[in-house]
Amino acid sequence: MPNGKDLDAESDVINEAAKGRLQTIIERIERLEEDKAVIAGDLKEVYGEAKGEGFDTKVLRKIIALRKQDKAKREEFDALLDLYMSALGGL
Amino acid sequence: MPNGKDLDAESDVINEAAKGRLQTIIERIERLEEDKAVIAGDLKEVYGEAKGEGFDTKVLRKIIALRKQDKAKREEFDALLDLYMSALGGL
Amino acid sequence: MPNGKDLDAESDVINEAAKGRLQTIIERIERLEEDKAVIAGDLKEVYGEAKGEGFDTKVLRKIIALRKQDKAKREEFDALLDLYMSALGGL
Amino acid sequence: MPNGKDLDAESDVINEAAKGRLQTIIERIERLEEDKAVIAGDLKEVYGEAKGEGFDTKVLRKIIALRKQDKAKREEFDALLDLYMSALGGL
DNA sequence: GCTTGGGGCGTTCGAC
DNA sequence: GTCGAACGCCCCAAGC
Repeated sequence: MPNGKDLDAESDVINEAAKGRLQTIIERIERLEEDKAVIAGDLKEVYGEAKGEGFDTKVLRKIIALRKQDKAKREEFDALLDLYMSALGGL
Repeated sequence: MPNGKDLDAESDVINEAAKGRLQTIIERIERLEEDKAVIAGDLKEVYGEAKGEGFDTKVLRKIIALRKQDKAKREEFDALLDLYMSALGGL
Repeated sequence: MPNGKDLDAESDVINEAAKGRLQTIIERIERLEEDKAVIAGDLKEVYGEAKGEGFDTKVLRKIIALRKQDKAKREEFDALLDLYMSALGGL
Repeated sequence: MPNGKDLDAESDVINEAAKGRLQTIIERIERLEEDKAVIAGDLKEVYGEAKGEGFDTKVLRKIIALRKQDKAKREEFDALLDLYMSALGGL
């Protein structure tokens, strides 16, 4: 039983149950990947339209990134507040 | 034109319109990014479950990649087939 | 010539020049890794002292992270300004 | 004690001292982090150069890791040797 | 043992 | 179409 985790105590060949689970997992992943690809396509489209209207995509991406940072920073600040509170004795 | 230099020689209206377009674009992008994040979360979840059942995620990812390649190959072949067909008179 | 980039047109055995270069590269990397380890040790020491004085290291780390974010955000903002400028015609 | 709740029942002086200590600690950490970033940049540079000369960075990293292991093994052996020596009377 | 941060890797996007 | 750089994702290791 040379390689990989042992998914079946009896044999190296994957058992029927594991095979079914594997198929289900693969299908779920591929379905999600498809959805992801659609989103990616939409994004590309939006950026393409924007470019066609004269917007600089690089600037757009920077704005998005900056706004994302703002959001992350606000959330981290809240987390820090919580930390202070707990560090001060759990009150 | 209350303050600052006018960066548009024609009219503030154009700038206003551009501002509105920009807001719309940013919103569309951020909405799509949120959807994308949800999908990413779901994917993470599926891989997590699979791992919990003893599957090797690295292998799973490899399988997905291989199947994706296969699919691309098949589609390429089909496209080539269509091309030949149309070259032969659309039949 | 089964694997890897061809570093020598004549032979699979790495030539003398390449061997020398490799040694130099490895030495430079290992020297830098040593320096890095020293820094890491110093950091550990500082956090240790701080902890000994009653500071919560987790909070400290969070503060450091937040300040780092602030700095990154400021720098990105400046970069965005530059981008706007160049996007507006290179002026 | 101008505004807000007093989080220290003893004295504001302690808070002032702690504030100074905190600043010092933060500064020391940030200074070390900067040094660390410089080293990281240098490492990146070296790997970049190596790549430019046709070396496979992944292989290089593996070599570094292996040599690091070897070094650890040798040191472990030396330590064991010292232990034996001292057990034999310090000679 | 769990969780969080850092490093490495693959992918994607923009430039030429 | 190729190239290099930037981004996000994953894994691992250190801290608690």
